[in-house]
Amino acid sequence: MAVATYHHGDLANAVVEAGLRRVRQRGLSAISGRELAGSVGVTPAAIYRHFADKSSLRAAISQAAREQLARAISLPRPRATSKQGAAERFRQIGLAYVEFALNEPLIYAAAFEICEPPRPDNPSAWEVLTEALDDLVRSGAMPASRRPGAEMVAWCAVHGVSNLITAPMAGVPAKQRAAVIQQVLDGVKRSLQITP
Amino acid sequence: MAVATYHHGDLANAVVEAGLRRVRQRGLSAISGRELAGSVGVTPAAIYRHFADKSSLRAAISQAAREQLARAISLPRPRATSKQGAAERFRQIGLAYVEFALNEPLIYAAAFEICEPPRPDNPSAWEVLTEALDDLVRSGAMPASRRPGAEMVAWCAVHGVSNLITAPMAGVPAKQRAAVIQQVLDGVKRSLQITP
DNA sequence: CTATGATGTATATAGTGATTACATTGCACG
DNA sequence: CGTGCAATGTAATCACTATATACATCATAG
Repeated sequence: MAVATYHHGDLANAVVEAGLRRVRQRGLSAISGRELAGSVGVTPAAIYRHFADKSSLRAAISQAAREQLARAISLPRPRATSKQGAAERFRQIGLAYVEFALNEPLIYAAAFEICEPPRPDNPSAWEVLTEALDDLVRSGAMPASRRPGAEMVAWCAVHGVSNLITAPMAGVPAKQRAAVIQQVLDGVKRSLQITP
Repeated sequence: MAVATYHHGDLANAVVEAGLRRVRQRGLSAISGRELAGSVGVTPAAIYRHFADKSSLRAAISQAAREQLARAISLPRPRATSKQGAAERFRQIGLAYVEFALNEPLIYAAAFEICEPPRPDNPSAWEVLTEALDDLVRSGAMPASRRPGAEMVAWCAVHGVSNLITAPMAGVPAKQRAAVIQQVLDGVKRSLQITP
């Protein structure tokens, strides 16, 4: 067992990870700096050597949540060249996105909860989607005329269904979820004229 | 000028309205019971005669935000019977939804921010959409085969684009916004096979 | 008119974010 | 090797918040 050292060594990361664990259970808005500090074995004030503000601590946790989401949707890595392969990978990305939202609703919510930082974020999730769409066009599964702005069309549909299914407002019974998801994904396919 | 009365008379509503004004400026997470009480001219503890919890106060404000959204999208009231009329009204509802999110981003966010209440909400916004879709089928602008689940397809797209455009993550330059919105709405039309 | 429940006040407690002054450490540089 | 200095952690403190309890005031039904 390591002896208790005065300096922690990697407080910033440790705090963010502990924060993610907390978010998974209670949500981003329930985070307390003191509690986080305690769970890492450090004094509350120590956090403020690494984060200027509580809001920037929350922003860092939100960023980490976005990275988890990006990792979840980029899991089926191999890029495809065939028509069916490209269409299939595109479908898998969409499904992985929705599944992540369903499995980790609080982390998914935290990823989009921060409205404070001024500079627009450029997450790697976007690149995953861009690659998949490029492959669709390159393999001939989607007409190039539909390519511009296709990221937004796809992301809006997937993000919308994830958000509404996750939110309490939706009121979608669990039994109908799969059908709704399927329908929205089919809508994207039809809208982008993807022919597998 | 009314004399200062010991009893306020309509504290619950007054607090929720003051809360909405605050949300419009700083967001739902920034509301403080004390400040709200002060702005209504009442003692902090008085609020808890009307709301069991702070979270239920927040839930009430979120509910009020949802009602504002529902009112905003149901403004173009006259239901249409002609093909073009039904298609046009459907388009206006979608545009009104996105415009509300753009004009009142913090109120829009507050409407979907509450994940606590267990019972699923059944907002009137859903009924507005249902009516518009029924009119589309009745007037022959949309095949009945596409009707089941059409609310979800439409709402997911519109909600998704609103959410992403409003969020900082999107990084969509203001210049491209209109094009993106148009594209998503066209996608819905194509997906539901609406022929104006 | 009056008693009784609804509503608001006064007061207190525990937990929060944040600041300040000080302690400890490890690392760059002589 | 020191050794001094910046980085990092601690201790103590402040103002503020949510919430609970006990008490004051009112409005109204009987």
